Amino acid sequence: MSNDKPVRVRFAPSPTGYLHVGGARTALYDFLYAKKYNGTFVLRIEDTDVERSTEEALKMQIQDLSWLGLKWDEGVDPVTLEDMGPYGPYRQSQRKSIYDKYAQQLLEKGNAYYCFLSDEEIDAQREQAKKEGRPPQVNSPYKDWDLEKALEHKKTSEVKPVIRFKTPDVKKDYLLNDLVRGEVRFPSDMVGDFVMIRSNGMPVYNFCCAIDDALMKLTHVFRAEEHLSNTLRQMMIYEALGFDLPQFGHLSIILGEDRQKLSKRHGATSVNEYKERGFLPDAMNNFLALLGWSSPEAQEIMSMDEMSQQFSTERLNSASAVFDETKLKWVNATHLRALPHNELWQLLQPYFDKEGFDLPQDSDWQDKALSLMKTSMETLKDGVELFRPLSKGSFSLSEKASDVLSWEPTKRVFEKWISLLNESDNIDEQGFMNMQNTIKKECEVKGKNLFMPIRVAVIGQPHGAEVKLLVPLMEKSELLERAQTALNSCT
RNA sequence: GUUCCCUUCGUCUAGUGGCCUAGGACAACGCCCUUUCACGGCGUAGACACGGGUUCGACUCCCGUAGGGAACGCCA
Repeated sequence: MSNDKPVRVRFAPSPTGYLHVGGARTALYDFLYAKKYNGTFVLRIEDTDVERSTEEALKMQIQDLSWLGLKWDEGVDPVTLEDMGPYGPYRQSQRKSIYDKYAQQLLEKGNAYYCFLSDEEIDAQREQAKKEGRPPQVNSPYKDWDLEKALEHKKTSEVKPVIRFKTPDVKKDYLLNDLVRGEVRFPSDMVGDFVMIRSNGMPVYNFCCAIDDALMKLTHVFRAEEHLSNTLRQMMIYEALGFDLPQFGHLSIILGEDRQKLSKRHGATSVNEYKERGFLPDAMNNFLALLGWSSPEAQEIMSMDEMSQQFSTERLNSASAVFDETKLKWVNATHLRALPHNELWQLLQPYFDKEGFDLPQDSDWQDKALSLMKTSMETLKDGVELFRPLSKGSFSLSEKASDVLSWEPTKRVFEKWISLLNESDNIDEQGFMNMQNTIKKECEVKGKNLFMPIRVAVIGQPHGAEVKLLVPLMEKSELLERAQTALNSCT
């Protein structure tokens, strides 16, 4: 048990694309756990697949992780991408000499061997095994060759060999004490001799993962459930090398609405997409945390600090969870509305700029406008359509207003509204109410025949925030211009 | 096919043998607030996959069945 050692956890993405929400949740749990126990969170890059790993993807992943606020203490520096910490390098592609050393050791001890099987031979073996109803494992004729003999053969062989790990001959059970699944027992013959080093000299996941986790002194390994069966291979490597096992915690998988593993066809699966759609990092974290973990206080809305304080592996759920975007939206809306208005405005600003909105810069105005609008805002992006009516010169009559424009009293209301506007100076809430009353009396309209037309003359559509609060936020000239446009469109 | 994992309201979950006529949250529905739309408040409906054990007692423990998932790669 490694309970007394200082906690060290890691997130180890392979930079082959955007950061997936599943990965984000794993990283979040790592982060929360490290924070709770004052431990170290390390970011290691698993880029041994040179074909698929790109620098671009690495930067994307780092950006997404940073956006979520999941700061790591050790690993690849988020800005310079240089190594940061005492156990580097932190990119597996740069640790080749380390893996070679251990591979050599295993080769000499007889725990590994050069295998000269060609792809065709391996395929044939698998076919055969399948036909006989056996697990499709390779059985290499080279497993008992002397190292010298293999080395000699290597010089002249046409196939470049891989190095395979030699699984134990005697059948036994490996017992894993998983933090989320409890006791898991693997029969040793569950796996065949697996490749440790590729023919191009690059190590393979199960080999370098085990070595790095041990060398980087990681105490806890949280990762997705799909790695559960890999753990047997890694345990064998730990055993052969005499390393101490860390504590493993295999997290359940996140599913889509159809209960299949979450993938592209379910819509957005990368945190970057959610960022662009106007979700807040803390809301994202909050929602993701709840997908497989629950607060002991049954709290639903939590800050990062609250989550890390309450976090524990005992409350991790072993069943897979469906990613429910509706709930995400609710979590986001709740976080959004709790934000101080100056902060919220800053987050909204880029969206407004992108649309070219002309909105007042004074903070008092912004504060009032936000109080009015944020109750119907679920994402930052919703702010766009909400604030569009408030932007100078962006008035247009919505399709939804056409009904109102055809009502009999509408034209009268518009005309009166315009004349009253002309007579007034700065209109405050009370001022507007007075105007409304005047219209009511003089035009002899009430109910929605009164309110809807005025709203249409102000924002171009019959539904939205309270007009009496909206009007004081707008300039008289703008209001006049709009009312005139509305009047001209009466049918 | 083999091995491993999983199974409580539509969804996320609470539940560690009696507190469970199964609790909460999102969604749905209804009412209230509101001369619109939201927010908010209150309420209604809705689940232990199935079958055997064990036990005085099972959502909870054991065994099967069914369903779902994962792994069996020179991907991670």
